[in-house]
Amino acid sequence: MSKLGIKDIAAKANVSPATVSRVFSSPHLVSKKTLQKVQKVIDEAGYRPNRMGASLRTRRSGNIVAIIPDITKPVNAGIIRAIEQGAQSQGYSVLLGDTQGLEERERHYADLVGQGQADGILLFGDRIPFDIDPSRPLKEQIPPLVNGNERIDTDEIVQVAVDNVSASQAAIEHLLSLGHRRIAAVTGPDNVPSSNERLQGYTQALAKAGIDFDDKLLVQAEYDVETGMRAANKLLLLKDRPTAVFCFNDDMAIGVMKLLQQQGFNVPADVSVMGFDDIHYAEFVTPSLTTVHQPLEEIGKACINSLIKQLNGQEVEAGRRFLPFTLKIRDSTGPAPK
Amino acid sequence: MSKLGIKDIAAKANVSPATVSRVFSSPHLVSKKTLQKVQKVIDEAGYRPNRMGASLRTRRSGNIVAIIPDITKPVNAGIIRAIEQGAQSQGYSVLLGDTQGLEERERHYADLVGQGQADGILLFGDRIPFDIDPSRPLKEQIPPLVNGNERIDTDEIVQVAVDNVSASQAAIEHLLSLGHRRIAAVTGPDNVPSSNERLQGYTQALAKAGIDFDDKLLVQAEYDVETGMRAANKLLLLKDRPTAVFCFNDDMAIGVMKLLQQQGFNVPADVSVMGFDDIHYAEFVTPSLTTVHQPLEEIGKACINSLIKQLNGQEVEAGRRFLPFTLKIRDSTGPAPK
DNA sequence: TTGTAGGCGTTATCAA
DNA sequence: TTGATAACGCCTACAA
Repeated sequence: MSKLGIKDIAAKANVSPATVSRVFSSPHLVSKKTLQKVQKVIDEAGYRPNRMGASLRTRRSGNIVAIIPDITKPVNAGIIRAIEQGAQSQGYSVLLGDTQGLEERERHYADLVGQGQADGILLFGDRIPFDIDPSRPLKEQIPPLVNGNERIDTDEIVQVAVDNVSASQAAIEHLLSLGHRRIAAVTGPDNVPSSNERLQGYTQALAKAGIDFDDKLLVQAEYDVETGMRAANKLLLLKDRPTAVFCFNDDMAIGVMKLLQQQGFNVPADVSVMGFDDIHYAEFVTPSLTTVHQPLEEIGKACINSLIKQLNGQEVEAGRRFLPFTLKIRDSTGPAPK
Repeated sequence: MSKLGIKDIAAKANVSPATVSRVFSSPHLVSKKTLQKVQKVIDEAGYRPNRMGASLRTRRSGNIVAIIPDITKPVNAGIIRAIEQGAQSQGYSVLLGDTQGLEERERHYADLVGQGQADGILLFGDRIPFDIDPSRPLKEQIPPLVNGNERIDTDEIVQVAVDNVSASQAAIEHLLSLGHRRIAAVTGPDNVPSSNERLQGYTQALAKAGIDFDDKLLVQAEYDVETGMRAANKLLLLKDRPTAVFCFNDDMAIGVMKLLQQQGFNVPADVSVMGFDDIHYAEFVTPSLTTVHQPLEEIGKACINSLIKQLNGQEVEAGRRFLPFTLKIRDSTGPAPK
C-alpha cells in the first residue's frame, strides 16, 4: 500500500505541502490551474491525507462515541443506525460503545473524549459517566454531549426522547376506551427513569378515570421477553385477574403474550396486551402487537444533529426535547370481556 | 477542561517526558519509586495521553472498522456486540460502518484504513471494498481484514461463518424425517452467496432423498419479513401446495408464518415452517420457530480475534473457517399432514 | 534506570 | 495565490 505523504505529493506536483493541504480543506483558496495539477498527482498516487496527523494538528478527531447499553435491542439498533447515517453525512465516524449497562464501560468510552479519540458523546443512559462537582456548572465539566431516549435528572444537558408520561397515558386511555377497568402494568427495573415516567403516566390515567390504584396489578420485569413471561405468570396467579396488560416495552409484551397463549388464553379476547416502542417485530408477532410507536430515526437524527451543532461551536439549548409518539393500534388489544 | 500534556506531567514530577511515556507503555522499565511518583502526578492531574499524538507516532490508531450492511438486523447486531466486547478487552475501539448494502459506503469505510483512522477491517459482505488487480496477490493489496458470515470467492482471506450447505442440508433432513416430501424454499436474493449455498444444501438433501427438484417450490425474497409474506402468498397460490417451507432466514420465516396464519392455516398442522439464524425472537413467536442456530457470539469473537492476531503481526491462516451450527427444533415444524 | 532529541503527517500563521 | 516554518503530543532510538 502507498506510503506517500503530503510532502511527496507536494514534490511531485511542484508545489508546497501547504498548497496540497489547501486542495483538501479550502480548495477555493487555490487557483484553478494549481488545483488541477495537484489533483491529478493526488489521483494518480491515490493519496489520502493521514487523519492522525491532521487530527493532532486540528485537535479534532472527527469521531463521536455512542454509549449505548445493548446494541442487540431493536430500539437501540434503530437509533444507532440513524446516528450513523447522520454522522457519516457530516463527515464524522461513530465509535460504538456497547456497555451492557456497566458503569465502568460507560466511563471507559466517555474517556475517549479525554484522550482526544472522540470529539463528543451520544449517551443513551440515565447517568453521566463523569465525576461531577455539583457546586460547579455541569457544562464546564463535561464534553459536548447529548442524551437520548433516557432521562438524566438535570436541565443542563440536551436530552432527546418521547414524552413517556404522555405516551403511557395515551396507551392506558386506549385500553380504557375499550372498556378495560382492571389494567395491569409490567414495568422495567425501578431504577430506570423512563420506566418510572411510564408508570407515572399509568397512574395518572387511571386516576383521571376514577379507578383505584391496585399495586397487585404492578409487576416489575427487566425489559426483556423472559422476564415478561414471568410477569404474566404472576398476573395469572392473581385472584382477580386483569383484563388488559400494558407492558413498558415490546419485548416484555411479547413475553406476556407468549405465556398467555401457552396457558390457553386468547389475546385479545381474554386479555388485551399492549407494548411500548414499536419494534419491527411488533407488527409480525401473532396477534400483531398494539403499541406506542417511538420515532427512532427522528430521535437518532435529532441527537446527532444537536451534537454536531455543539461541535461546531453553535449554541444549543439545553433541556429535554420531546419528539412525538403515535399509537399503533393492532390486534393484541380488544374490548374488555364481559 | 485543562489540557495537560506529557511535558507538563514530566515537569511536575521532575522527570523527563520519556519516563512519563514509559509509565504507560512499559512500566516495568521504570523504577518502583519513580513509577509511584509519576503515577501520583498523573492521578492528581487526571492526565490521559492523547491518542492522536501516540497514533501518529506509532502508526497505529487502535481502531478497527466493522463494515456491516444493516445493524438493525438481529444477526448483525449479535455479531457486532461480540466484536465490540472482544475489541474492547484488547484495547481496540470499533468504528461502526453501517452501509445499507451500498458499495459506495463500504468503500468509504474501508478507506478509513488508508487514512490511518483504522488498523484493520471486519467485513460482513460478499465483495471486497477495494480495487483489486487480479494478477497480483490479494494480500498485498488489502489491509488486515477478516470476512464474517458471508462468502467472498477467494481463499486468500480469512473468512468465518457456519457451513451453509451442511446447515441447510440438516434443516431439510429434519423436515424429511417428519415425512415431508413437498418442501418449498424461500431464498434470499440470488446474488447473495450465503443464500446460494443454502440453496445448494436444499437441493443436495432432496436429491439424496430421491425427490425430484421442482422449481415451482423455490421463491425468492429479500431476507426480510415483508417479502417473506409475499413469498408465502405465492406458495399458497400453487396448485400443489408444499407441506413444509424452509426459509433461508428467520425474518422470512416469521413472515411466512404470519401470512399462513392470516389465511387461516395452522402451523405446523397444515404447513411446517423452518427458519435459519435463530434470532432471539424465533423462540417467542407463536408457534416458536424451528430454525438453524448460528453461534453469533462465537462468530464475532473468532472474527475479532483473528483480526487482532493479524494486527499483531502473527501469521493467520487464510481461507474459510466453519463454526458449528445446531438445529433448534421448536413448534413450527411437525409431521407432514396425511 | 533515565534523559535527549528527532520526527510521525498535517495544518495554521505569517510573510512574500 | 503560494510558500516557509513552526507547532500539535507523543514515542523511541540512542546516549548517559
